Amino acid sequence: MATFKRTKQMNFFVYVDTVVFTINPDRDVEPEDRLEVLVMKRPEGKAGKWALPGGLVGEDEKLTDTSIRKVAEETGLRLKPSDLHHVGAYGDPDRDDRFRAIAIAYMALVPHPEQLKPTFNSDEASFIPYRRLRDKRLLEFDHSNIIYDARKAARQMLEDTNVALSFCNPKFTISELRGVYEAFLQYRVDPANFRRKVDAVDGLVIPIDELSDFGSLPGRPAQMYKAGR
Amino acid sequence: MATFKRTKQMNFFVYVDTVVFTINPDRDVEPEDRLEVLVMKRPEGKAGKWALPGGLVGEDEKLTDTSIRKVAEETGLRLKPSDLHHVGAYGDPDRDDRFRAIAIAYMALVPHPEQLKPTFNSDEASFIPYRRLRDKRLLEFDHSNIIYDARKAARQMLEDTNVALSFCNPKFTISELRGVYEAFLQYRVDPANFRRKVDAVDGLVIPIDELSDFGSLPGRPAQMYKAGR
DNA sequence: CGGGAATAGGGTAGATGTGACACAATATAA
DNA sequence: TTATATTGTGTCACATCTACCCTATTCCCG
Repeated sequence: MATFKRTKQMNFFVYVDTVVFTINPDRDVEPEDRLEVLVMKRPEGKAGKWALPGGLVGEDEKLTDTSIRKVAEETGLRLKPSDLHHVGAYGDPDRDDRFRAIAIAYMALVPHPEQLKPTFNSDEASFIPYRRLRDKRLLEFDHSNIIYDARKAARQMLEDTNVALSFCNPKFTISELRGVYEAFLQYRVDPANFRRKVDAVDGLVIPIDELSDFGSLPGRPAQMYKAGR
Repeated sequence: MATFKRTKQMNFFVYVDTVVFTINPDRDVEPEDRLEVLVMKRPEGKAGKWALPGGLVGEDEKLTDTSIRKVAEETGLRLKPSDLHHVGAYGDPDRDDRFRAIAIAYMALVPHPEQLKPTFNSDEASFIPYRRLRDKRLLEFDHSNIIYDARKAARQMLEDTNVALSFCNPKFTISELRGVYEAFLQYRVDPANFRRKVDAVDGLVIPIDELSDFGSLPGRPAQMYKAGR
């Protein structure tokens, strides 16, 4: 890459921000509160504000690599390139009052991790229910808009791809998968109809020789599946 | 906006490129060739290559304003902010071998203009059938990928919004609207079923007191409509 | 131990949507 | 006048969706 004379028009900071969604499988949690977003307090952040993991794009670094690197650095979570989906670009001149900042936003959908507990008052990275982040003032810059757009994009992808499976663990039940859809659609889905819909799609899920064991949960044990295709 | 110490990480050129789609209403043109893209020869471009209208983001300029400005400067077409839809961000380190270039891509769907005739050998801006741009080598940089992504995004929007209306003139017939869908879907749609589908959506189109007059076209004159909602 | 509640999984009948096609109305072109 | 092309309505078979129903299996509480 050749060096180049700098002009006024090069005066841009290019960031990548990442919206990591997960579904809390806890059955005590209301379906509307199951959808969670990975947010953190920036080291230099304003007091009491949350921010999406993200940072400046490195020299000779792909945008998706920046996303993976910053999420790992700031939250410990390791994403795969295939987890990332583009959300949008945010470049209004006044979105950051310190300098001109362009943000490229990606999103990722991951299974709910055991170690990263959602605690609203932590000063580390944590998963926070999407509903609690409605208030713009809780988030830095325009991160509230980014999260909103990411949710819209995720809901769209859920409808016409199999990304819902990326929220599930390697082994899962149809009910868990249904929970993913309910968390995003914000309404209950008929279990019987959902089941038929899923196994009408050929090769979407593959039954394995195992039944669910939820410990203290009532009800008939469920057939477990693994992801197909 | 404060001045800021420049670092290596600021060494980015931020471009906005715009994919303007239109549908050629000419009945002699095959439906597969009706979808056209606005491309131009860059003043400094490599010989024989087409490029999307676009350019560097100005200081204190919104990304969408850059899109509107560059399209107007380079092609004479005037877009409205509401015409623009985000497509993606392209920032691989090697996408431009001269320097690090980040491109934000937008798309717009416009009615077919009378003055901008599609001519494949012009050295001015012109609308070229999408099919003829399949060959990557005809386009600069990764503009071929951008156009492909824009088409995918447009097809998606067509399915679940009313953006198809933005391809039509203020007054249009159901057949014209059907032509838009056929151009994008690349297959014929039953006129009767399409009609019913359209006026099943309440308030999508509003009939006006006027009949079509296509001059030399045979067939019963069609009811004309205007866009609703 | 027994009954109620909760969950998994299958069945079904009515509503709704889709696709293919027939047909009448109205224009142009020969 | 006749052939042809296009708009617009009707219809019918078929697939899909949806709201229920049922049974099986488990946990929990008395």
